[in-house]
Amino acid sequence: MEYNFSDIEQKWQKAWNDANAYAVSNESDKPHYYVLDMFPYPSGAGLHVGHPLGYIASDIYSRYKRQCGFNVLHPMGFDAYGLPAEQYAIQTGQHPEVTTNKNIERYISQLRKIGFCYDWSRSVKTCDPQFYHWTQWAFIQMFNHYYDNVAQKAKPISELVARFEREDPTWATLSEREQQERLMQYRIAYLADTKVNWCPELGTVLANDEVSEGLSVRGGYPVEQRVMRQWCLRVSAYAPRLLEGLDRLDWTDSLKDTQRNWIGRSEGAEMQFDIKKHPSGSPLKGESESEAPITIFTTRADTVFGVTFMVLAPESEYVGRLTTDEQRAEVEQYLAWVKHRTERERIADRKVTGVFSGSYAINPLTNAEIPIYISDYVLAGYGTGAIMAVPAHDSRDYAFAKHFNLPIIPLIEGADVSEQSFDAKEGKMMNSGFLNGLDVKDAIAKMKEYITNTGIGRVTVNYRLRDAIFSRQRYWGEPFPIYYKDGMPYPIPEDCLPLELPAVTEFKPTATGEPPLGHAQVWAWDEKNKKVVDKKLIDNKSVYPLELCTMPGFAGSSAYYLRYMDPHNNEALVSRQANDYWQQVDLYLGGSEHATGHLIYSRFWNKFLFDLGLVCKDEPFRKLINQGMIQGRSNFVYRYIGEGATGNLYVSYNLINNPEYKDKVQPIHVDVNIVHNDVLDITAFRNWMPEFKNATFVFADGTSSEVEDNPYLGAAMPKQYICGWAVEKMSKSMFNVVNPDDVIANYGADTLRLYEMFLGPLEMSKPWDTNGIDGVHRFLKKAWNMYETVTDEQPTKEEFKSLHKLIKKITWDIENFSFNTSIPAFMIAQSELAALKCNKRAILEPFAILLAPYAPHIAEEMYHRCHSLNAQPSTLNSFVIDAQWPELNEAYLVEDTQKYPVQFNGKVRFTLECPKDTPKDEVEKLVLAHEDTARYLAGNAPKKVIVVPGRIVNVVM
RNA sequence: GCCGCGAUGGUGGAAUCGGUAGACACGAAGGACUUAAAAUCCUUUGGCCCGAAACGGCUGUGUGGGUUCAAGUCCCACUCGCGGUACCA
Repeated sequence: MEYNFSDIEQKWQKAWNDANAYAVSNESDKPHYYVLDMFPYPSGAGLHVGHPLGYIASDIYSRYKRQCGFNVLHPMGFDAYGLPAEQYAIQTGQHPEVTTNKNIERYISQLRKIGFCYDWSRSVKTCDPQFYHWTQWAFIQMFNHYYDNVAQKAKPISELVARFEREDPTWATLSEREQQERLMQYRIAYLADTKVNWCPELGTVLANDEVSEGLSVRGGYPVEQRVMRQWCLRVSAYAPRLLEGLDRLDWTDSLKDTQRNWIGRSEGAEMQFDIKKHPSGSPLKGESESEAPITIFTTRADTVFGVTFMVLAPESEYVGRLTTDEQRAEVEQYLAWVKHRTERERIADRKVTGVFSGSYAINPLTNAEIPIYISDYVLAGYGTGAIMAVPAHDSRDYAFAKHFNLPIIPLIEGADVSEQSFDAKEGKMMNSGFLNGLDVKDAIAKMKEYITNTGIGRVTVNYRLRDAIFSRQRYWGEPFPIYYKDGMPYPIPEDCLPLELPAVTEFKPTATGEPPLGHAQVWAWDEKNKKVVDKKLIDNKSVYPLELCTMPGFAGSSAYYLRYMDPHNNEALVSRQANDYWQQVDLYLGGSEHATGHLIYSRFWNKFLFDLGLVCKDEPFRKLINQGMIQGRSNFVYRYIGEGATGNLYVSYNLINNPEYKDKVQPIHVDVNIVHNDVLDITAFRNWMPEFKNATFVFADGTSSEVEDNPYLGAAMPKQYICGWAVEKMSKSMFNVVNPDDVIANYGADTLRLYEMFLGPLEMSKPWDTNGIDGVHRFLKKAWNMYETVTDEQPTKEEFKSLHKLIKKITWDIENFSFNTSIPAFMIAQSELAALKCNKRAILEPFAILLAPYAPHIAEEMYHRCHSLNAQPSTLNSFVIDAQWPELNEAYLVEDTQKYPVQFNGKVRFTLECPKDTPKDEVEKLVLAHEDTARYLAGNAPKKVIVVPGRIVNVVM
């Protein structure tokens, strides 16, 4: 009976589809379970074998949970907005919607072939107006709410207005515009002039997590700093809750640590430094203003006695008023220089730069006059944008002090600061007045007490987490549901949503530098008629301009997991009922690259919706697992470049270190798809690219003749060319991309699924190496052969033992996400059962059920064969996915005898077999009486005999 | 620099609670079947040593120490690799 995987897989995929087997209902008596894969971006290249790794794992888990009696929600959709489609549109004029939909089609067809149990009727895509309706809606809610820092939750902006009306007599005197401006400082979605990462090549701003090392993550283009008016989300308000919420999540420690670092809580103190009154009268802007103290933030309050200068960030508002007339020209020159520097230059070039402001501050403890500098090593966005510099105990301050020849006062006993600073928070204080002799930790506490009591400062907490910049000067994203009246933003009414993305013919910025939506003709808001109208009608009386920016990539992916609970709801993002049933994502699988982007934003978004009482859980993802990356495994041919090289001779890998070829060959990437088990397909290679058409080879045997005479056959057999290999990123340019479609065509989806799991632990990254796939495929063939005839005979004890060993192992593995170890367990069970010639339904049916989560197609066919050899799907109305997970009966696993490995001084010498439950001292006697014991004791008396019941014996001499 | 993860045969990996290291698979070598090949099946396969043979000895989980009757597993110090992050005061 041949294992025809292609027929089997097509047959059952159709049957499942026809029967709607994977549709999930929100109404069920069963317990619920929600398994989610991270939203893929449908790239033009389609899926490669790395993508399905996590999907296969989550599919196995989903199927297992369903077989255990859960109602399992397991959806899939697409993060459809994004830069690549738009870049492609700019280059080709092809509308991004067209390419995006094409790519989605391709993804869906590839995913379907792998046999996932997704409920496709719940699929969503972010560029669908029915979907982004709720993205826009959430944005309006954020616009209409502020964060109450006392209550630690979002509240309606109307409550704030009411408070202003009640408590602030000036409120009523403000104009509408002034009132709006004031409210803008509180809204969770707000407009602000912020320093942004501007990417000129992409023509848009980017969030911090979209920039890496001064280059855009997508595309790798340079990024510079620019101040622009942008929509922002007040994520920072949620920093304490985002931090504290991590403690209750079942995520890996490494991921939680990454988020903790990104949120960056630091406890410290704000402290005020008085400004020295300038002797020459009034060189500063205004007498009283110039003398107002400046506030700094420090985590090292203990080091105040060692402050020898202060530094302001170039963007600090203190800069203007502290710059003296004498220094003004120099300061302005420095500020100009800082401003034109790109982020990349800043990272690449860490040399000390800065300028003296001309002013002095007074150290509140020593009363010393200390100069105030301006330097870009101090960041405007963190703390107060001003620092007290303690060169002896901060390496950055140290470098600055050395460069400008400023004094360095050591504060910790025994610290040598002649060559470098001593940054560690340990040791005993000195040169520090009343702190002398204290440990650093105690000194910090004492100093905090002192500054609180004297009123020169206060204890505070700072967070590194910044507000998210939410505007993109791009076309292919969600439009903001916002129009501008007198320069101030107003949301369009909620019942007018979705505000659909208008058609444009040009995807580049306009000639006047407006974002691409500037090209849209029908893009103005008619307030009276509540509709989008032609721009020509803008009169700023009843027709107003609409926002031209669109939302960033993370907008659509921040709440999509809620939408799957209730994907067709036209009244709400998710109904209360649906949300109460599913609650939250129980298991979330995806890559760790989303640690500081998506996983922060969606936690924020979810907490906001929670504050509004719209979702029942304040965290979206209860348990999260990161699957490892699948790296590429590249193959190489070795072009001969030594003497007499024709440029078309290739040396087999096993020969390249021979003297005649060593250092005379050049490795060239070769498409891994024309290499099998590191052996090159010569014909395919010659046809691969024109330059290889006339390739000649030195084969593995060291000769160049292409064939070997075959003594048995008139014909000749081809010889082998061995390729070298290396592990690299999977990418087109390395010719190491493997497409799951090809694997499925050659081996079937079940083999692909099994093999991806077989490669190694889910969380670890590993190269895709097809070399082992034959073994997994052979296992399926052998398993398949067991089902040729199925009988109703009673199984033997041994057969039951094999089965129940397998039940125990597979159940444990799935519960613990150890999918790689299940495959050998199946192989072992198969070979045991085959050796016993087992063809009994009582064994083979549970075997098929156990295999079903891993290899659903073949398992379905096996399951049906157990019922009738010729059963058709129509005659059997149940699928293996609904078959009850087999129950473990430990009784079958109990052995009559116990085997003890017997060690002498920790080395295993022989094995002792004795009846089960032999008492400890009896085992000891048996060991000492054993015929081999005397030999290993070699005349020594045993000092001690350790018997671990059921495990091992160790004789200590 | 800081944080996290990892290192086990020729290769991917297993050893789940400190208890027989190398399961399972690939590859390789040898054999059976075959006119031949493919497919399939069987045997061997960490290294070294002794031997006619053995259920013979030694050694062995990145390096160096330690704890323990017993360490791939726990502790300390280090090396290398991977990922993240970086003037965050």
